[in-house]
Amino acid sequence: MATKAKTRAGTRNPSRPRDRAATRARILRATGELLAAQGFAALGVNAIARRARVDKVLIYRYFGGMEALLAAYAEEGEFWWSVDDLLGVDLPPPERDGAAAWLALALRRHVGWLRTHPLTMEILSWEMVEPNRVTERLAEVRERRSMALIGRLLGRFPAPAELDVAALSALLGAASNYLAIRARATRLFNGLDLGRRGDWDRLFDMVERIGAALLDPT
Amino acid sequence: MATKAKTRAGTRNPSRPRDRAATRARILRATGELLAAQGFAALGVNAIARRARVDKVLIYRYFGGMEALLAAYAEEGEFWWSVDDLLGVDLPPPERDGAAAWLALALRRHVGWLRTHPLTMEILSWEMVEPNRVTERLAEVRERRSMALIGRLLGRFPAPAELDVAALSALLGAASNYLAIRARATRLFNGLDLGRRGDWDRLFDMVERIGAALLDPT
DNA sequence: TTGCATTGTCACCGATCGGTGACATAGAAT
DNA sequence: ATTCTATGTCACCGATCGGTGACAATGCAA
Repeated sequence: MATKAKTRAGTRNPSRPRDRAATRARILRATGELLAAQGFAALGVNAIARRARVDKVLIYRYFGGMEALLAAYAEEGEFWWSVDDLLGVDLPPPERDGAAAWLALALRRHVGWLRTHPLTMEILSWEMVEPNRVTERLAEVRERRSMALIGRLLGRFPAPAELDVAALSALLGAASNYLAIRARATRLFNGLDLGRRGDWDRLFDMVERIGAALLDPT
Repeated sequence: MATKAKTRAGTRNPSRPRDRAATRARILRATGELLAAQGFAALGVNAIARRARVDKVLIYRYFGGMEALLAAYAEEGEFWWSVDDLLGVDLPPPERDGAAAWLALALRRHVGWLRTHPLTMEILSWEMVEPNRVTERLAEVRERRSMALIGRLLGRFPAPAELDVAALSALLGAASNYLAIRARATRLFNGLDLGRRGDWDRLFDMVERIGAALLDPT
C-alpha cells in the first residue's frame, strides 16, 4: 500500500554476509538469551527471530520448527555443573572434615551454582510446568552428574550399608532446587527469609546436622 | 456483512435471567476450572469468558481486569489443607508412636493432599514462575497453617531446645512440594521413580529416620 | 407511563502468535 | 557469461490476545 517495499526482497539491507552456520548460531544464541531474560513463557519463533535479527522463516528452514530448535539448543549447551564444580581439588575443603561437612558443602555449592546460572534455574522451573526436549536433556545430564557426585562422596566416606542414600540425596536435592528457584520470586518460606544469607546458613547447618546423624560413625 | 446480527444486541439468546451475582460467580468458577484444567499459562480474559459463557467485558466491569479478578478469586477459595486434614483426630495414627512417626505421617498426608488437589499444585508451580495475587494469598495461608501444624506437633512432642525446627520443616516441606509438583510431569528424580508407590515410601522412611535421629529422645 | 441505571451483547481495534508462499540476491559450479 | 541453488527478505494468512465503545434489553423508581 504505502511507499515501502521498493527493493522488494533479497538482501535488502547492506547487512551481513550470508552464512548459514553463523545464522544458525545467532538463532541458538538468541534462544538462550531470551530464555534467560524473559523466561520460557516468552519463548517463541517470533520472539527468537526478532532477538536474533533474523527472519523467522529461517528457524523453520534450519531447524524445522520450535520443537526441533529446542532439541538443537539442548544439544549444544552446558546446563549443569560438573562434579569438579562442586568438589574440585582447587576449591577449599570444609572447615571440619567428615561426610556431613562435605555433604553440606556440596549442597551449598549446588545452590550457589544455581544462583549464578539463572538460565539453568529457568529450565528447572520450566521442567515443572511443561517438560520438553531441553528439560529432558538437562534431566539426563543432571541424573548422571548427581550419581557421579554421590559416588565420589561415597568413595571418600562410605555410608552405612543400610542407609538409603538415593532417598536422602533426593530429599536434599529436591529441597535445594525448590528453594533456589522459589527464592527468585518469593523470599519467604516456612518462616525463613531466603533473601538473607543467614537463613540459608540455617538450612545448610541443618543439612550438616542430618548428615552427621545418618552418615558419620557413631 | 453476512446474514447475522439481526437483533443486534441485548439479551439476544433466550439465555438465562440477568443476575450480576450469578454472573460474577460463573466467572470465578470458570477461573478455577480453567486453571485446574489448562494451567496458568492458558489463563486470560478471553479464555475465562469463553469458559464461563459470558462476555469478557463483564470481567472488566465486575472485577476491573485480570489482576483484580485473580485477587477476588484468591479471596473466595480454599487452597490449602487445615491442620486437621493432616492430623485430625478421626484419622488413623501412625503404627509406631513418636515424633518421627508423626512427622513422616504428616508429610505423607501433605503430599497426598497435594496430589488430590491439582489446583493447588498448579498454583504452587505458578508461584515459582510468576507470583501474583493468588499465589501471594496462598502463601500467607500456607505459612499460617504450617506454623499451626508445627505448633501442634511440638505440643505433643517437645523438640530439643537447640534444634532449628523451622529449618528442618522448611527443608522437608520444600522437598515435598518440589517432588509432588515435579511428579506430575516427570517421574524420575535422582534415581527414584516418583510414579511408583514404593519409591515414595523410601522417601518417607527417610523422613522418619531423620526425625528419629533429631527429634526422638536418645 | 416515563425515565434511567443496570445487565448483557456485539463489533471492532491494534498487537502478537505460529506458519507459509513468493520472491530477490549472492556465490559457486558450469 | 550463464545457470542453479542456498540464503535471506517480505507480505500475508487465520487465530488469538487484551481492551473498548456502542447499543439493546431489562427491571426498578419516579
